Amino acid sequence: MARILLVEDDISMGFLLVDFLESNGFDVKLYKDGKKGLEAFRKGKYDFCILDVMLPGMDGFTIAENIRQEDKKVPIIFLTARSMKQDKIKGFQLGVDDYITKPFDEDELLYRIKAILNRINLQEESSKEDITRFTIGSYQFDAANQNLEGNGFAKRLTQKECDVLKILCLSKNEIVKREDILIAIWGENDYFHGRSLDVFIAKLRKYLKEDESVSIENVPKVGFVLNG
Amino acid sequence: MARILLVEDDISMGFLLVDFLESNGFDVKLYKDGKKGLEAFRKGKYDFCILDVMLPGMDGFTIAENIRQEDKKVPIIFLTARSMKQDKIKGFQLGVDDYITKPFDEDELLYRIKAILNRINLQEESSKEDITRFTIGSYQFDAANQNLEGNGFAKRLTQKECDVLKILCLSKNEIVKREDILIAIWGENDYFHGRSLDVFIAKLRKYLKEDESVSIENVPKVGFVLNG
DNA sequence: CTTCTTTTAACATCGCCTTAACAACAGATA
DNA sequence: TATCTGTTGTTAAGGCGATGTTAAAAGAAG
Repeated sequence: MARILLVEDDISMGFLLVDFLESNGFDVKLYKDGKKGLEAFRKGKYDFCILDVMLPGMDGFTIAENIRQEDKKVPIIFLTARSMKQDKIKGFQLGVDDYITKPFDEDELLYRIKAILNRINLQEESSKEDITRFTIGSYQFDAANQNLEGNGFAKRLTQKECDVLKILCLSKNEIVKREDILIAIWGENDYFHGRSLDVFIAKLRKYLKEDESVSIENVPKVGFVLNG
Repeated sequence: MARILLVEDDISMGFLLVDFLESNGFDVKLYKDGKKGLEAFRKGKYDFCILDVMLPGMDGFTIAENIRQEDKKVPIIFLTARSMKQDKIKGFQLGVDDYITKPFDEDELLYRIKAILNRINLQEESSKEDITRFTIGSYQFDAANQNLEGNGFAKRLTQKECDVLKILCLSKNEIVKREDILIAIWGENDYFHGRSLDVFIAKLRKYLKEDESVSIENVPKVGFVLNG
């Protein structure tokens, strides 16, 4: 679970927050002093920081500044009794992600934390590239460019040809069910789409016939296997 | 620059925001009606959404729900006169990124937008933006000077001709999706902009026909490839 | 106004996908 | 074995949406 660094000098507020966040599945470390908080950040690995602005030792702005110097990404939320505009602007300029004025609603804080963490997770997910290049016997298949090339031979596939071949490639040497292909590409499994699929299989077989070690095998009433 | 979809029925508030955001370098589209706003989102590609909660036609929650169905990532901020806790929680559950109650401070809104965009942009790279000179077969294309020259031949390209050719050059020998070109140049993907693109492709083909090793290949229903 | 660029319109053309038609095949039944 | 039946293999035709192309209208800049 996500580790949160909380720096807050008000003891009752601090424990309240720790309780609340821990009961929501976060792993929270509480520090009451600015310098100690920053020190802890440098030593440990935190996914999230919640900083009070008014602190003994070192104020929230300074902590944020220091944190940003070594970590440009870790989300930071400020807690403040003040709702002064200048304070908020200063915070955002330091790369703070959100700003919450006391007294605040715990649930709202929770949702704001979740909103920011979600954004990070989505970002990481989308940076995973999907596989687009496959080797099929002596062929090279580039799904992104809809391009199939063998020795001397090169063919630009149509979108549907490409879709079908990609699905087969993703489960090479394994059975892919007719139904799964139909649902994935056409969104429905009926007689006519089934016949369309058969037409595309025939086309792909033609393209792939140069290398006789490659074949698209039919498993009657079940589906197809790309062997190679 | 970042494109913002703003849905706000209060006319004066709407224009105020548009003015303010545009003067801060954003490209803002304003819709006063919920349904129209959602429709616009589906057609164009937006980097950011700012939705009023109370709207005629379709309320902000419903818009957000629909937007989240097709785009899990685009940041959404709610504007609301109400500061009801239940409303806020509902919003965050829909995957909203922030929640701002009216009357709000424009600068604070701006910094909140920037905070969220910063988080997204941290991982993005913009290395391709600066390239301006390309070799296309026996042609030389200088995007900065909108100049295309072949043997003996030299042609000053118009802005849009240049934009289209540049995008194709940046992914030479690779498929560039129609949609991507339309979004990059026109900001939205609809029928008429699509036909405009086809017109520009025809023009570019004419300019490039001197070297027959160069071609702009159509990949039906997907996009184009600059071969050379 | 003129001049240049972009969009819209109109019509021609292309080619992908579906559908149809028939052949081949496998499995079931007797 | 032969026959029946449903599935798949294969090719071809046609519809229809997408694209190619040119010209006219609209827009922008001076």
